[in-house]
Amino acid sequence: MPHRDESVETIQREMTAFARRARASAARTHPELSLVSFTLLSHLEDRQGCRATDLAAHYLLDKSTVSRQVAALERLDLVERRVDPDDHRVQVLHLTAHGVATLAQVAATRRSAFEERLTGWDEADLSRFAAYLLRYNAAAERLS
Amino acid sequence: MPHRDESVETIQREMTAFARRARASAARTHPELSLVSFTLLSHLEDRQGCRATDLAAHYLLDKSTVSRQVAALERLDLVERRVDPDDHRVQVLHLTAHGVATLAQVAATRRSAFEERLTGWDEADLSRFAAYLLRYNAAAERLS
DNA sequence: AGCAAGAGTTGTATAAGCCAACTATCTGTT
DNA sequence: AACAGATAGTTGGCTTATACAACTCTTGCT
Repeated sequence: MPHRDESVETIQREMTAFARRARASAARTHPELSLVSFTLLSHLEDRQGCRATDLAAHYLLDKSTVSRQVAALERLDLVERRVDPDDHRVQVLHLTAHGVATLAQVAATRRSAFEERLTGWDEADLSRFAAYLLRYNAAAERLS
Repeated sequence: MPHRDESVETIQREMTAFARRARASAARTHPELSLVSFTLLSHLEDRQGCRATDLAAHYLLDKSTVSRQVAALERLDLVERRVDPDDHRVQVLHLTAHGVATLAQVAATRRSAFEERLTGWDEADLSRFAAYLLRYNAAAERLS
């Protein structure tokens, strides 16, 4: 059993390596939808619509970045804006039908890439790995 | 115990969330050394020197990108090049003394951020988590 | 009425990345 | 020995993602 520090070191290195590669491989497998766009669309689906400001806060992005990303997604007919009738400053963002379909398709491809990397893992290991990631990210979110 | 598909789904979602945040938070905590630069320097330390091509392959970067990154790191006196006497096409990259010191300092800050997120984990969980990440990344590398 | 705060957009600058074209070196085949 | 093809790295040109700052419009409070 490795010592605590070694494990922390490995976790740090491997998480970073993963982060480093994720964007590049996402760009390769899905030239039509960057990792950022994908996560924004996922968030919209998850929350059943939200404001640009919420996206910025959740992903630590500047609001101008989100504004431009959303504009691009709207141009691609993946997202639509609905002005909040109670507060005309606010635009609630929703997936379009096309957005839902595209997201589903990209998600499926991504899932199969993950599955490929996880072949040979038994169910117990998968569920423990998933649990560790959840635990880690929950702590990261709490501390950020 | 969750079903296999659920675990894969969770792993995908959580790894992606991590990747999405990593760059932003790295940029905030270490404006002096981007996540990319940091990982390149770490790799050099780890391997005790390597070629630009190896960096490109390992991180799925274009060789031109690595070339410019390395040039920048050299300008900052963090990295030096040594032409391979056996093959004059090759430049073996090494950390300079300043590079070693800078890396150590940034690594310490990063490590403490990771440790903060991993407080309360016992040693067995840490070492299992580390092993899972290694296994996952090895598969990702093999398949890319 | 007036003003501060919030939501979003736009101007500007920078960094990171890719592709393609190039040089220099090496290796294997004839 | 000579040439062809492969490999390492650099450079030019372009695109995209991002941040920061300045702006508009709306809202809510005094």
